[in-house]
Amino acid sequence: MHWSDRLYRSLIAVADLVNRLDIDSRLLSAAGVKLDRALFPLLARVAMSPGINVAEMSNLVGRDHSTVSRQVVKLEKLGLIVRTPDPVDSRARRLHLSDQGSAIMAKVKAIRRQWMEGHFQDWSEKDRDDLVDLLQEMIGKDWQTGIPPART
Amino acid sequence: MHWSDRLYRSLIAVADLVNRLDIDSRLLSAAGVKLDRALFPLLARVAMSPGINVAEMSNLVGRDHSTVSRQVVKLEKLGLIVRTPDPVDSRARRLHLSDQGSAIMAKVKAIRRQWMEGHFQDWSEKDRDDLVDLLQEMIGKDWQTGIPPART
DNA sequence: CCATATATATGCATTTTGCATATATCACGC
DNA sequence: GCGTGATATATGCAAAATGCATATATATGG
Repeated sequence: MHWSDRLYRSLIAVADLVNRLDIDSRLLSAAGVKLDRALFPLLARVAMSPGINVAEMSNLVGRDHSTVSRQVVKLEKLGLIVRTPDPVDSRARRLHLSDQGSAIMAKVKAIRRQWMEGHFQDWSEKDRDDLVDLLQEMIGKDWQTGIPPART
Repeated sequence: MHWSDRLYRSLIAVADLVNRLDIDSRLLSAAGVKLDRALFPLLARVAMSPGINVAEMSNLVGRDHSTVSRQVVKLEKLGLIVRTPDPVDSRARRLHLSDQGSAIMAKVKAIRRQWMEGHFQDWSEKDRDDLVDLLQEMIGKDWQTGIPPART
């Protein structure tokens, strides 16, 4: 099999894994989180990219900005994130975790770390670090390049 | 930053990439595909795992089996997949690409390969192959193990 | 043969989604 | 400064997707 096909298979498997984890009721309930299934992925991405705005988020997750806008309002009403005016662009609002949101994500993070350590316990440190480095190198690039022009 | 957090960030980025690609209208239209956004991911996974059934697929993608069941019917009505009786379990039906589905996925695959080759053109072959190998090693494992049991 | 589990399908209410549209602000050329 | 088109966000609305409950057929294991 060509390396690109092997890689693609792995990427799909990773995506499915993440999508399952994002909504995994065991993981969420272990962290004491009770959240609509569409909300946790956004919360996790705010945690990962503090200061992100709705437009950037919608590009990131591949959903319409109107969809993201409404979900963000929900997260704010739940008290999990705060929206602060962008200091240099008064159209935009920057998203951050609230204290409550941070507390929740800290719990999730602890569980995730414990679980990852279990998963990689029989890996050599070198292989593990190589994987992390290579993955970071891969996703750091502009994956859009080379795809034919604009959406819709 | 702890390696598990760096890894998690990369996994999220990969998931977002795949989710965007799965619905990327530029990619799909370049392959001459016109498909509801929820259908392509399933079609891609049938292509990846020929003979998979609805139950396995619903576990894989993290959606209810009823949802997957209906989407699979749609794919069949569109002539993109075929459902054949499972020879050893007459409750189940195994999913395969139809000729038309295969033709579409072949186009998508060609575009994807070209695009991946562009993305990795300045990588060493060794790094690229290491990444593929390590990723395969990682996703081959049982990622479920270690998550606390359902609490409900 | 019976009880329980599994694979799929469907009715139904709810949630999620995207498009069209609206408003406010920005960026830039003039 | 002013106009023009782009951008960030929000919302009405209809359509699509989703999950749960339930039903049927088959399997599996006493």
